[in-house]
Amino acid sequence: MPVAKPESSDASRVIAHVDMDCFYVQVEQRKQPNLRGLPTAVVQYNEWKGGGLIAVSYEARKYGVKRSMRGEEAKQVCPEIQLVQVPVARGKADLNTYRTAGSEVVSILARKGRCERASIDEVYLDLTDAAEKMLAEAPPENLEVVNEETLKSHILGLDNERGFDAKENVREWLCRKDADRRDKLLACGTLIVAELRMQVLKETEFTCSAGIAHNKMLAKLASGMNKPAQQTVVPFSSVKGLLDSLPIKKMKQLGGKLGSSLQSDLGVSTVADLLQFPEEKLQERYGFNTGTWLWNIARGISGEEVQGRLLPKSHGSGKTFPGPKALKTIASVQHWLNELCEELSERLRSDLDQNKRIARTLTLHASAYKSGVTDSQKNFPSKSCPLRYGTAKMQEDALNLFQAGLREFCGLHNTKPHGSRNNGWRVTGLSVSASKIVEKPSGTSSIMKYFHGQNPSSSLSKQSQDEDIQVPSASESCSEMNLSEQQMKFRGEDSNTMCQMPCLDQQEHKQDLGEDQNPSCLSPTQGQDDFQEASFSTSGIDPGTECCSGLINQSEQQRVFPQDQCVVSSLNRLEPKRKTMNDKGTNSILKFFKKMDPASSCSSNKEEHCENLRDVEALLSNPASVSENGRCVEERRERIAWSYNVDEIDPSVIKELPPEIQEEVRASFRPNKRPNIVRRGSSIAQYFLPTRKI
DNA sequence: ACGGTTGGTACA
DNA sequence: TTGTACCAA
Repeated sequence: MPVAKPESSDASRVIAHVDMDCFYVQVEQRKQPNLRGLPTAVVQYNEWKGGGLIAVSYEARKYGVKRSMRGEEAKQVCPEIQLVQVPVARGKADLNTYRTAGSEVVSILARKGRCERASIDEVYLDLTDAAEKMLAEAPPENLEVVNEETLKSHILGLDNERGFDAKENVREWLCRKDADRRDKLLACGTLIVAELRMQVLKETEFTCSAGIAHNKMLAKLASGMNKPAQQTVVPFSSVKGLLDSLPIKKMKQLGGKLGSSLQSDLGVSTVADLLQFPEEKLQERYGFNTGTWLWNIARGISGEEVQGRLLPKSHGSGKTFPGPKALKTIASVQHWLNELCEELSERLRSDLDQNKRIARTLTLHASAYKSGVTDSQKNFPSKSCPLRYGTAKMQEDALNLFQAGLREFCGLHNTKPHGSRNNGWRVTGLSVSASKIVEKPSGTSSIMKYFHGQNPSSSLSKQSQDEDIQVPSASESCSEMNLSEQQMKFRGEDSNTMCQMPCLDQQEHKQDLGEDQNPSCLSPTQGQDDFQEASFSTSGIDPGTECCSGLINQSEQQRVFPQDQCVVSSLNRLEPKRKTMNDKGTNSILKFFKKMDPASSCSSNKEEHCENLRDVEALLSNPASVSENGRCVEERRERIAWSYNVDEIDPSVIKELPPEIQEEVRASFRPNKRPNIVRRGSSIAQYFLPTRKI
């Protein structure tokens, strides 16, 4: 096993997590500035009990309004609440405005270091290099003035009781000459993040909160501690104090079943409780990787890298059909699949145009139940096939995938699917997604064309042909941009040809689609009621505060962190004196915010602001340019800044990078996850167990 | 038979 | 590789 390099330990890194405050609300408030400062919520579809809340402003939260309340409920609790509806397109929630707004933010946050888009409104930043550079060239200790926003930071473990002047304490902490180098690096990170957040505010009008720490887990934890529009720092020496009293369920990835299991099976209710368990025990119970991961996070260790990915890895479009809205006919399913595919296709087209990326797999997920059969809800299998570009093709493929799934589903319940009249199945959810997104190949030639025409797309259509050909040439439509190289190379290549094989038998539906070039033109005879009922049902999304990395991938080899480096040992003298500070009214960011508010009459600023606003809205108002503009910004940033993806980068390219960046690539620091082949309790497992004793 | 939609990851 | 399960918000 590789021995860890000390430099690569967590404590030498500067990681930030940035979290937009009730993002969807902010987006809507920017669009309607009169809503600023008012209790506001974004509601998804409105027909049933006022719709479901997916984002709630902090003003509204004071009244007890919560996400996942219905609109009517919210009105009861807070009669003056302003409810803004999510835009609807094709009978479902359309989140593109939020995606675009998210891209705006990412493009700013990626300026100072490697940036990972963790969700529509959250990013991680690796500011190690920038912090080191600052420390070397312009360390905080030399600063005469520290900007207000930075002084507003919350430093965990900093004793603010003594001196009354919290800001002065922060300033002292930031500028300490005799501070630990790790703290100095964090101090630099604190300055950088404050600056970035102010830039975000200035350029987008959005506030965000941030956490600055030595790894992703701690940064994420910290970013949620002081909201909105504030930032929180976790010095190395405060880690234990932070984690000790922390309920286990607050940890990312432990909010679900694993966390519950820890609680009920091991009696672990706080992170500190987890410390008693030897790694072996945890591995025994939860598997090698998860066990190691748990052991580490209990000690504040998480070697997860910031991924350097500014774009999503998949696109999806889905909708649920709850209760009486459940779909009962193939025709209604087809209708909705057509809608979903249309949206997905549009987004894929944008991704292709703006980012030159191609998705290779189409997956259909459905949920269904069979009337009379309990617990059949979950058994509808998901199906995937090679993704063919072109709306009509995706619609055709999606329907085929659905039919294949339906056959299995019905088989599972001893029924024959048969055509459109169904025997009891009800579809309560549909979603199509596109994954395995790769950059458009640059070196390929047009050999592919050779295979063109082999496509058994007997089921016609001008459309399919158009779309086929469009794939390569569509990139022309990308506005500005300097993509020429790749673009040129790709021209003439037909990415579709690789994906042309029919995924599933289409015997039953060829006909349907044959003359139906209008996707939503469903035979009006059947299923009509279905989508009438359903056509205005809810859908939408969460403003999300974050999401992203999946379970347990963070697992990390303990050897990377020799025990004497573990926070548990270095911090065990520290009292848990975590404090929450809410001087929210005095935030410099909030002040800035206030100035912009049309309600508060600050004219010069206001005008400048409105101008800004108009620009943005001008962009947004042209649907065709919406994503394009947003994405182009992103694209530009992507070239300029730091957004390489370590995993996907060509190894030969790495050598071209500056040494300090190369070091980022440090393959040697990849957490040593091991494939989970070995069964629990296997003696072979013992062989691999770490030698650490507890 | 309402928390929805989107997106991520791990594992068999 | 595909499909399932889980997680976050």
